[in-house]
Amino acid sequence: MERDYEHVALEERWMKEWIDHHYWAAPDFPKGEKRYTVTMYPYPSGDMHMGYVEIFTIHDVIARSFRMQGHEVMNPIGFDSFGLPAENAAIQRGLDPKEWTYSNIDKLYSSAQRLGCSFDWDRKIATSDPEYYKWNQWFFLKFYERGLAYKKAAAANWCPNDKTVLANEQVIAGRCERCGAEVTKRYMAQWFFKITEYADRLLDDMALNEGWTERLKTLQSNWIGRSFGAEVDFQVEDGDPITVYTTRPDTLWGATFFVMAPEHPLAEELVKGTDKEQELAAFKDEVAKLTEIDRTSTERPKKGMFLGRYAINPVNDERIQIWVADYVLMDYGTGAIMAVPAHDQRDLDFARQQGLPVRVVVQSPDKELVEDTMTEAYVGPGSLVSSGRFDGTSVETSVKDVTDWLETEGRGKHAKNFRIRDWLISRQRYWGTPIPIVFCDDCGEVPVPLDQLPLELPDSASVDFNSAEGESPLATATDWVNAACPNCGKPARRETDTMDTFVDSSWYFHRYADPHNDDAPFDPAKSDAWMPIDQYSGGIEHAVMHLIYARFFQKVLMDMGMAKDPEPFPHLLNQGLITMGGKKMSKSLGNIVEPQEAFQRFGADSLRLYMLFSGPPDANFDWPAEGVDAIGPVAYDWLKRVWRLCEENRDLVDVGELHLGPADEALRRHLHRTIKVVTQDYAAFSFNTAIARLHELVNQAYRYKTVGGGNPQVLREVIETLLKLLAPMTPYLAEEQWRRLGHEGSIHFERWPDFDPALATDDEVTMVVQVNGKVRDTIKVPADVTEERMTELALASEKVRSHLDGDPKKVIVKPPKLVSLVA
RNA sequence: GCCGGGGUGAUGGAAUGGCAGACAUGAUGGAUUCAAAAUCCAUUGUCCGAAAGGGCGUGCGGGUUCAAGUCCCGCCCCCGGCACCA
Repeated sequence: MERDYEHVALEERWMKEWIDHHYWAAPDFPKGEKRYTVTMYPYPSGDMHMGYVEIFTIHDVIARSFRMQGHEVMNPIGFDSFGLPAENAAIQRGLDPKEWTYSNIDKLYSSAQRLGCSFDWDRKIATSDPEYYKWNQWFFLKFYERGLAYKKAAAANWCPNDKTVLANEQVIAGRCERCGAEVTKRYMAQWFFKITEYADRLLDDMALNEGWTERLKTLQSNWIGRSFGAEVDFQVEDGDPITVYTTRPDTLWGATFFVMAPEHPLAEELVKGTDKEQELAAFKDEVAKLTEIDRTSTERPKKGMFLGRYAINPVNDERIQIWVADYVLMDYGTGAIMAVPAHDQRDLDFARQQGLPVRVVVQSPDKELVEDTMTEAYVGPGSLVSSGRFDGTSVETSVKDVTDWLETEGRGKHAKNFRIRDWLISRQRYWGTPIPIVFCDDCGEVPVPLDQLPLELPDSASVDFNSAEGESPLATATDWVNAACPNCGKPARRETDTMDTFVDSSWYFHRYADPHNDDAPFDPAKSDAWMPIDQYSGGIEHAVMHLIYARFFQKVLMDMGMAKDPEPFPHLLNQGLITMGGKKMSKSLGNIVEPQEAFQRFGADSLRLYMLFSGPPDANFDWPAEGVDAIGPVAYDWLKRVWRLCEENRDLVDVGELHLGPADEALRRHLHRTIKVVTQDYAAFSFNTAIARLHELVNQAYRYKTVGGGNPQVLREVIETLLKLLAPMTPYLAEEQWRRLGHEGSIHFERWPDFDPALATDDEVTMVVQVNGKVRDTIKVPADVTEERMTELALASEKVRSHLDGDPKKVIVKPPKLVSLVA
């Protein structure tokens, strides 16, 4: 009995079956070969959008194909449910952040289910559950014990719009990563995690991540920003020594002045009691007023002032002026530099502007450098001049040699520096994990004892979300803030800042292995059974934030004996971005394609297939202007064609004896070749070409009858195999047709089809004959043709002969496909 | 400026140094239909040619090779990251 492709009814039916019977539940300890697949858990900002559809679809296809290929798969999902949007909904619309968050979570779970995602619904987590964030607090206390969590008063990035501080990673080109507001600096006491202590390991262990793209490795390397050089001590005339960091110790003899960051505490000390004291104070004010964008702009002319004091260059005892200038940053290196204008563009610009001396100490082999007129600093190779005992040595060797010499003289040492800063985790927000610290007048900073966790958030009704500038809304929950000191019992105050939500996401993939544990964040035995993540997928926007924090956590877990792998996700897939008209889809721009509409009109299978066929998973995709309609001709119409193929041929009766004619042979050969290449395509995540091959298979199956075919056994083999190859991409249609073929079990637990190597190889191939690199003829030859026979056939071709003048000068034969002749 | 990725028909996109444009959409013509939809067939890089056939063609300019979208050198443009990091 033939039936129409009623996509909505059948998809909803199978969705229910899969969920009700826990199809995708993973055991705590895998028996066979495991595959732990994780997609970066989403933030519950509303209902599902196309970005999630793409990420979930690609990820789901991978998980499903692993399952069919005989692996034991754990494919969990959860929510990164703390964060600013929930709190903003509270401020702007008076909603309870908790209610807002959890209603979004419900919507997203049902949309993900509707999309056909094969997540393990029994392992769901939400980071805003006290059962989860309890362990954020536990980790904080463990970090604190290990000296990896500390509080420090420091100039922090302040977003005036979100009214909270930001980690360096959350400042993009001087603007807030979330809202785009210009970031300013604010001097505040904040909690930090000591990620810098792990900087070397974070950089070096990247080599273990064999499944990472160059792009991602570069992004992280840039971020960590390790450089090697030397620390050199300069004596202040009538004062103490100051250390500078330089990557070019070989240019020490060209240091003609000395510069400190305006905020450098020593600057103030050096002018104390002199007539420069006022001037410096004014200068510092001026610099402080600049936003991050202005301060770091290379366009803006540099500003500086001479402090009236001198330093002694340790290599030649020269007396050089000490300046402060805004181009020297307090938080890199030592906050002070030796200025070598001849060989550093910034120093040269400043020297020319202030009329400071320039001295060439590396002479270019190509063009003589002239100190008085040069406008571009020379940073290339060359040999040292005016550098005392090092005159004539090359830059290449002298960086090391000079530093070695400084060390023996006791004036400096080898050193390295990082761009990465410690991770600022304090946020002046309500909807996050409370930091478990109490401040007591007598005992000072006291950690909340482990047995008092979780330290739960107060009810949002007791919080005033319009708290004072720079203060967490939690500070307004008086009953909550006032607590007894865990140490002495006297009245004390709780820390009111909450943690950056990147803390939550730094270890959630361990929790999945043991999501209901009340005694520990997770049982390492369970986590070890699944870790590391075999396939991690998510957006490239997390390249430096989440991915670096989680790697840091992993290393600390390892040091704590809670994890065995140095790297948590050696294989990572970054899906491309979905845009429309070149812009991110957004309601305000009106360039949105609603998944719900696609489910109704074409079905989840069509939507999935459309996304997969649009290009490689890691490529960006600009959705066509026609919106949802685009799915129709490309995906839905073809699925109807598949559906019809199944329906029209299902009831054919098996004629018994297998007798194969040429049409049958041809179709079977095509089928087995398809299995072979599609399997390869799946392994390479090349789903768009896999679909193309399945298009061809379906075309051949339709053509089959018109070329004398019709063997029911062959057709059944083709259809069943087609459904299996399609099952990870369009799980609903595959399941429906599989069952309609009379199978009791689910297609999703079927074994991936094997191909017959004899059938998957062509017995006849097309040989190409080139003359002087141009194709002049194509000839069908047996696959096992000899080189001699190929040459013979090529030279016998009239088309070939007409382009040859006599015998060819040279013959190149690549069996079985190519003969190349040179006339 | 430095680092990474990319530039192929009308469109999305295929091509271990070996027939560029697989597959699909769109378009054009045809079959079917009272008509439409759906379906099926054919054509579809470009130029010359009635055809057979031939020339040109993967951002630009060179090179290596029997053979280059692919490798090398020099550019241009687009996307992403980092950037007064000493």
